[in-house]
Amino acid sequence: MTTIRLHNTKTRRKEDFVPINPDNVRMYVCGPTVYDRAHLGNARPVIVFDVLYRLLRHVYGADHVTYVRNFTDVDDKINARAAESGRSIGDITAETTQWFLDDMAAIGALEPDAMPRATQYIGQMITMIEDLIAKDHAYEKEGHVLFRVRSYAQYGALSGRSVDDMIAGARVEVAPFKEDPMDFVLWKPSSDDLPGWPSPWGRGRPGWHIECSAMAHDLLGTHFDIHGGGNDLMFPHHENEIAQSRCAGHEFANVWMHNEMLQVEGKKMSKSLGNFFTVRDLLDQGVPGEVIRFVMLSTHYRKPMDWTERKREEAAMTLKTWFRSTDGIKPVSPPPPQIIDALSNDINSHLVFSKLHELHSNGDYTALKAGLRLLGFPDAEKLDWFRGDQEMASFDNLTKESGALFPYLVEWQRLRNSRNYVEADALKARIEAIGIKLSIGPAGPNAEPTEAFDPAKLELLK
RNA sequence: GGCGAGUUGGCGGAGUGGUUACGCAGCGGAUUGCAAAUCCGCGUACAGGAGUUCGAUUCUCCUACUCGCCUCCA
Repeated sequence: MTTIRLHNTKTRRKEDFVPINPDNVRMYVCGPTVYDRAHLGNARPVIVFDVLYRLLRHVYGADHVTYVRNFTDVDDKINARAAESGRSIGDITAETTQWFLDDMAAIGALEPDAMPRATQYIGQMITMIEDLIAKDHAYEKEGHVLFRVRSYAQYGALSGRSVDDMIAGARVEVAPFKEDPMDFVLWKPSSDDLPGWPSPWGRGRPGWHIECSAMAHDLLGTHFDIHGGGNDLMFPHHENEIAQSRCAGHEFANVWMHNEMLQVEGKKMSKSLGNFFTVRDLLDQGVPGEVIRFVMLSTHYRKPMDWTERKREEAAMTLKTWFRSTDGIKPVSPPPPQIIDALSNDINSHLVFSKLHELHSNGDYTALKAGLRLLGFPDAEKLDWFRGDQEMASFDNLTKESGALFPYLVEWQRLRNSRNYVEADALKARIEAIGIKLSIGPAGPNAEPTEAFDPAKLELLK
């Protein structure tokens, strides 16, 4: 059996992945807070862990992997959004949850086996908080329940920090009811205008961290294999999850995986910098989901990835080449071993791409197609944008938009046939000026739109 | 200030204690009326300094720079 090697944040090294139970490999990934469209940065962990999910399913069998990704649908950002828009919280979370699923499907992500909503697990959270209080790891103060960080000796081990160091460098305002500045909220009181649930500590709502501990426990048990997310979650979110769960007596996750941040113009995409855009923005601009997926996977997940226009173009070019050569081809099964090996080496997706290039240049298109499938790329036959380009490129099968181009192509062909190359080339230059790439195929002229093509420009040919 | 990650050829980006990554761009060639597409060939890079070693881009230390976390964020 293939040995998968994964970088474990907990040990800071690459380790052989040994599942607790190969018949039920379990993975939990922190999902989005649903209050707005997913920005491009949200897509990175989704794609990275989707590829890992696909690899695990390949190695252990599709029925032997359980992947859980939550939706955080109780959060102060959502409350704020509701207050400013006048819409109900339920409306906002329902809508943005569906947006998220639509957008992630567009970039080729499989849906996890379970997608729990925090609001459906309030009871489990309360039970867990009560247990932590009973075990003296948490305390109630002024309607809040706080986790006592000092009661977990290994607090900070994941992110390589010590409580004392953090207090020394802390820039956080310390709430007066905290025993220790680093203590964090498990439960907080809600005023009447905020969502709240009855609890032993009064009407209130959970803090952010407890939901993942409670849901992972409920759906995956006290001990599971992989916990993933963006590396900005390492501290404090994951650190707090570990503290809570361990103190509740759960073994929790064996392997911790963190993807690096996405950058735009060399800077992290973040709300405070205002340099973020959504997956939907790109899709609406006509960037195919496959291209977004390709760009994401062209950089190893543990390195920062810069989203650039040039990468987008190169990705589209490479994918077109590969789709062209795998169009109508039957893929081999199983996928070629060099692809599995590269992927098994801590999800070295970039190395996979170089192997795919190799398969392509060797003319091994059946293996290339199998590799593309394993990475979660659709078959060329199913891709509308690729099909559209191909059809438009065919002289015999011009689409509505390019129909207006037809007479010019006929004219070009006529000039060429009469060896009137001076005029033929002049016409060609005019056609190419509006973003159409002309070429000659076995059946006659081919016209393929480039990125610069806009149907409105057809007017310019007259 | 505390902690962490990184610095590879024009660009992107893997990897390795000793032999050409790969892709894009570029150059040369085949093919083509010219092109496009396709195919063939060409590039000898690893921030700076010191050390370990027979040998370091790969290990250790130092310096410089970049980025991230410590605050909402994946």
